[in-house]
Amino acid sequence: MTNEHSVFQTLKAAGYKLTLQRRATVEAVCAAENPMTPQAFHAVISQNHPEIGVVTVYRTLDILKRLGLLCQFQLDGTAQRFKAGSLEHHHHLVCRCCGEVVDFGRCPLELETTLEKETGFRITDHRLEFAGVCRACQGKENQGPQSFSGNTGEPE
Amino acid sequence: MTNEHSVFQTLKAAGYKLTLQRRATVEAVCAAENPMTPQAFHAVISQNHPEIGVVTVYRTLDILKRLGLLCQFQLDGTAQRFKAGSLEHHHHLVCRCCGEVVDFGRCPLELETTLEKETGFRITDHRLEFAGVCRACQGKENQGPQSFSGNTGEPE
DNA sequence: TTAAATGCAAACCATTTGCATTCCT
DNA sequence: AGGAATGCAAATGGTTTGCATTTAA
Repeated sequence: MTNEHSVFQTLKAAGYKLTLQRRATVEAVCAAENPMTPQAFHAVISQNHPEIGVVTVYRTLDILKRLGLLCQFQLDGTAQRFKAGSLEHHHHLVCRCCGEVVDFGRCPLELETTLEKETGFRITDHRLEFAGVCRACQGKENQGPQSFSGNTGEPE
Repeated sequence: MTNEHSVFQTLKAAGYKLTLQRRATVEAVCAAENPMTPQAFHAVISQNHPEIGVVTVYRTLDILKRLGLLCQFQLDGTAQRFKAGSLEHHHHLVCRCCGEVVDFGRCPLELETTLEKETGFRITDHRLEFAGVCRACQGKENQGPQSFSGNTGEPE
């Protein structure tokens, strides 16, 4: 749970107006434990503010994203999901079952340097994600919302 | 460039019929250097086989994916892209500018084990992707098709 | 006051599905 | 022959855009 106020300030500082709908969206984003889709945020927001439209939520999320205040997730095929948090922190453990996301700080940056040398790429970004089943979900699999890909491969 | 014949055999072995359209799709996939969208594959295929519909390409790609013959990419927001190759090999360097993908084999698996211990997750999958600008594209940035996310953050 | 922000409806784009027709084996 | 595969058109679902109206600063 990120603190809303710093987000408000960043928004303000960047020249954005602090409207009711933006406040509501920021609140929802900061309150969310797991990454959620824009639609899902809208659903939450609608509970208190039925007047706010999805479009505005999309637009606000887009702003937050541009400001680097959101982590963006997109596992295969599924709609994009957002979670409050800095872009610099790209390392996550995603539960295939409930969508829970655990962050972890360590990352193999030396590899990055090595790769730059070997490939000539100028590396600007990376993403390291582990997917699996979190402790709570172990045993109750098979209803999960997302997967990295993976299926039987048999003709049906 | 993966060899088509092994793919044909896998398809056959799995009980799928080897139709013209599947051959054409497999050919296109194997010939592609970089990951491409289903639509892009269809465009290529259409050059020689205008009768083949996008839907069939989608369906074939889906089969190949299920059989673990494709790597799937999805950078923020963009349409999914596929490239021939095994699923077990999830490590890529993606150029934001031209979409070139370089594979690399090493991956920090020890981290996986550590994380399992610390978090209680049962980890089944991971993805490690670096993004940047490849040697060829350095200097001609700013037209690129994909990005991990990242923009100015200024109101326009 | 006034540019920025909103909401609605419509547009878009990628992907999926229903169904009648065609095709491998 | 007969189930599998195709193609079309239509449905879907997420996301974006145009535009007239409202609002924060």
